[in-house]
Amino acid sequence: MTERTHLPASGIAEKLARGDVFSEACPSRQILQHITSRWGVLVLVALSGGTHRFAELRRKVSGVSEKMLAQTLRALETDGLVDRTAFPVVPPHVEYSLTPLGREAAIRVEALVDWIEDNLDDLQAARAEAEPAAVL
Amino acid sequence: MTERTHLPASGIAEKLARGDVFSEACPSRQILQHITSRWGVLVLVALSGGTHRFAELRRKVSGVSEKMLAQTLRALETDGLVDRTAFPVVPPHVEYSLTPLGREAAIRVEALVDWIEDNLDDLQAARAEAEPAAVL
DNA sequence: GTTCATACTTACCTTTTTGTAGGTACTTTC
DNA sequence: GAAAGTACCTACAAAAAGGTAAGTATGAAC
Repeated sequence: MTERTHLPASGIAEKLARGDVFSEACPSRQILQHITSRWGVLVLVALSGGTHRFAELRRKVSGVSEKMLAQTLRALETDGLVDRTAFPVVPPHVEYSLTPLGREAAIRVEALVDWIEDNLDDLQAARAEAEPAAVL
Repeated sequence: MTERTHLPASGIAEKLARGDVFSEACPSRQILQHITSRWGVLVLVALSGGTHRFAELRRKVSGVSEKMLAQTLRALETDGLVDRTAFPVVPPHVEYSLTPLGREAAIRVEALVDWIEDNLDDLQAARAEAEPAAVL
């Protein structure tokens, strides 16, 4: 009954510990949610195209508000995926980029996004058909 | 100023149309959100392990309520990613599986999830460090 | 004939997320 | 000296997501 989530028992186990998103209590769930959040995905993809300033990101990720962009960036920074570099000048100049860990994550996220973009037509066609189903 | 989102102009363009998640109006945004939704990710990964019944999914995806599981499955079915097969028996018997399109999507989602699970320790370590940063 | 089981749906309520509008600090431009 | 520009933060309000508990249908088991 006792499910292992991410509780290293001792010694070697600590180094081999692996997350399990199916477990509610596993911290991987939270990281997954940050990465797959509405704006998190788009920010990661945008940053995988290179360093961006705050205002640049806002323009690129159409529809995001300042508040949500700031919040998303902070979450990704806290997870160690995004690097924030502030230059002490006026007006303020801040650059955002991916950390090595962030680049790894972004590769996977981009693969998904690219697939969706490439298969949009199929996806939309499937949606049109899928509606009047239900055998029972 | 006029950004192309997913508005096929004519002829060949229709076949070459490609989504752009950075555009607010592009329908790829919605599909992306279904796939990367809190429970959508987990359902796709679960189903990539094979056909499941409703109750099986509920048990596997710990923490999901009946309502959300049903809602998530319906959204994925509508997008043409999940296939629902209902057998007209009593008590009801319904099987969920991935469509070919769903399998493609699930591969990408799983890649991300696996990466997170594999690198949980690094991610958590990075989080611990990333807090007292800020150069300015 | 009451209970049980499955796969849901629905109503109602709470929590979380997101948006809006305004403010801040400081310097350069007009 | 008023306005503009950057990168935010904060309070408030609205919208969306999520949870809980109950109900539905049907036939088989008791």
